Amino acid sequence: MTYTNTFAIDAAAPFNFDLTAQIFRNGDSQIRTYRDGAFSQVIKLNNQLALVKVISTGVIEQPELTVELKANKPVTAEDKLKARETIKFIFNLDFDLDSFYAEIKDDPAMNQIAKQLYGLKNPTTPTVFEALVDSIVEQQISIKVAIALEEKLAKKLGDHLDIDGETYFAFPTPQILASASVEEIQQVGLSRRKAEYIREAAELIVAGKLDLEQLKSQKSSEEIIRELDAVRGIGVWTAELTMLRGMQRLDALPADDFGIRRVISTYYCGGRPIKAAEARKVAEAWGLWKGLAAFYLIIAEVKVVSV
DNA sequence: TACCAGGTAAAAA
DNA sequence: TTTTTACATGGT
Repeated sequence: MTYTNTFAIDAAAPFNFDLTAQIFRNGDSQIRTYRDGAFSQVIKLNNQLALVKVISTGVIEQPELTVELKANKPVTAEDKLKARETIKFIFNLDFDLDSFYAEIKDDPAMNQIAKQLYGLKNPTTPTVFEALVDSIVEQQISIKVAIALEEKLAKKLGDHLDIDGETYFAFPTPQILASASVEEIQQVGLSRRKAEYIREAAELIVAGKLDLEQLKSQKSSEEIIRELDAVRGIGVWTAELTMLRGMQRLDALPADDFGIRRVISTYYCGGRPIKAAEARKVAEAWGLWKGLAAFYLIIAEVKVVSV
């Protein structure tokens, strides 16, 4: 028996759903993907997993999403609320992009890029933990390789939901990864050291020594970086990437990042190699939205936006 | 084939 | 204290 619920969600305008969801277009259909105008992935409700399909039923200046929620057990009112909050978080629906656009209007290059990517929001992982693990996986290796490993990790260790004759996988919880062996985690293709980092972080969370959701909602960006940096396997780069992708801290700029330095240089420094300090200097023009601006540059580079 | 790609901790100097 | 090295995989 499959239980289906459908409901609409409003978003702060402007919001271009299609442009935003496109970064998921090559995603694994059993985990998270955007295909034929529909975003789909399994999310965790209060007491079960559910498959969500999200489509746009609005326009950029008056956005609206329609969500179809499918589960194998009855969906409670609290479940629906949880699904709504999770989807709002994934697409940062409450965030007002105009505050960012106002800040960067005196930066000609960023202003031009923002016009061409008008309505683009920064997708976020459903939990901070997922962003943290992804960021550890992404240390040193290319983003394509990292995504392949992340998908293998979900398929090997994540909980699954069988629905409509298909199997979908959720991202492994801290509980699962803390009780897995280093060897099991390593088997997806990670180095032994990274497998140790991931397992140790999961153990800290299960033991209550590291509370990522509390960091997200209650600490300053500086405090978050300091606390995460103290965990083995997590440096400033990993902390900043986690904040940007899992905590909606749009001020976090992973300036040590090779790709971010490269793309900042492409648009601001003539393409020559630059150091983190120089990247941070350029980013001063972006106020509280340094990380969001870097995200815009990365998407602009992919789409070959010239200024 | 070899080398590179969105780092970090530990060893070596 | 600063510099070098090991780590693992997939794309080119």
